[in-house]
Amino acid sequence: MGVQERTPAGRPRSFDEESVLAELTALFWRQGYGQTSMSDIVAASGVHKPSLYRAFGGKDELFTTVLRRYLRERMEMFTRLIAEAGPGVDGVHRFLDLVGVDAASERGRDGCLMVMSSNELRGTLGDYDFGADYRRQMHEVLGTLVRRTLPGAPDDDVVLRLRTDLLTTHLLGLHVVMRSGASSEEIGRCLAAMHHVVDTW
Amino acid sequence: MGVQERTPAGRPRSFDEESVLAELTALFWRQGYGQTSMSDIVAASGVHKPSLYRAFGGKDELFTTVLRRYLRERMEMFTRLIAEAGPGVDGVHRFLDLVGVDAASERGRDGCLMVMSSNELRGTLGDYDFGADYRRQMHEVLGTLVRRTLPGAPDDDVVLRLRTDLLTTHLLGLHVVMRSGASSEEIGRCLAAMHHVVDTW
DNA sequence: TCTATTGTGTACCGATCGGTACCAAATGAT
DNA sequence: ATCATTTGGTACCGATCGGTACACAATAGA
Repeated sequence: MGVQERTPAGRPRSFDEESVLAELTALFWRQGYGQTSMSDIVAASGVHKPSLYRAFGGKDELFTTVLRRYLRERMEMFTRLIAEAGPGVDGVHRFLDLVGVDAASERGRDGCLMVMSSNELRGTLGDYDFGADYRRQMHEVLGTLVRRTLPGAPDDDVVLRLRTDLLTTHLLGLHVVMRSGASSEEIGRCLAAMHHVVDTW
Repeated sequence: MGVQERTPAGRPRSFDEESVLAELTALFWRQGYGQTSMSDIVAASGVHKPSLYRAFGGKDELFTTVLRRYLRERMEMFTRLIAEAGPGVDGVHRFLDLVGVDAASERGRDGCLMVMSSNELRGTLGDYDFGADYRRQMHEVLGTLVRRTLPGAPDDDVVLRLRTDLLTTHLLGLHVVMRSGASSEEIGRCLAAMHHVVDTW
């Protein structure tokens, strides 16, 4: 039952799968799936093609792996931001401020890989419906934030659902704005608009 | 000064530019730029490659033409919806209902070509920054709708700007939802969330 | 009818695409 | 030392990509 792995037979890998996936996530995030060729992938990872195919399968399987990993990390990030933001309506304001910090970062200018891919590849990537997956998970995690704005209300309260739907859709729109070359000022205005709504909660 | 055009010399075109552009707009809208090959374009338009290149230039120039045409038509559509919706806060509610009708249509399920392209191709399509262009025009046209919810306010009223920013971002997010395979019920919930905010105006 | 001009359509181009065959290199097991 | 097994790296595959050369057809003007 030990976590100790037996050293596998054969020549050992000369690269770390996890760090290669991280590198390729950044690459796909910058360029999108269609604009990224296997040559780009080889250059960015430093791993030659046959090794990539052996380790990750074809381009689509590799990208699916990247997407799942990205989705997991992104949800962990939002969970972290929500925890950091704290409870109540003020927590939502703080959450929006934290989202603004992320949006202003270099990575933020690339928007969201799930939004990009959902727009570019709906239905063309095996049987993984990442569009639906992403919407569901975003709605769920944002629900935990919004729920704390009406502490007495039941979990299926209609106002809670409306607020969560609004915040989810707004964040999706913000990701579009973030990727389309918007200035910090424009991004700030998107967030200010949401702050203004949250003031009425 | 007549609009009557002289018949040009040489063999006449066997296709109508406008209807070909309409056909190709639908094609790019369904598949996106990267997932659409020149072979697809030839098949969808019924026009052979050299004629396409003669009439529209290369793939990127053709797509730019399609994009500009799409943007113009889309803004005309929104202008029409806004006129149909009528004045006041009720007008915004009616506008959202009309957007819902469009979202439920077959074309609606494809989202918005400008949002798709802005995500897929930022900066790679000549010098036309369609991301910024789209955001600016959407904001302007939605501004005419929102302005009528505060008849006494000056055009640069801060609340008007916040409401317009909110509605613009929300619509961008809705277009992402529309393309990602969302059900009519999910789309309806996005719109209900916005209705709920407009109720507080 | 003859020429200039423009569009059509076949057949093709080099480049790049995603993917792989093959062999040398490196390890564990015996 | 030898073998089985896995990876690294070169060199290559057929297919498809966007784009075009060229001959032929169709029109206007003379």
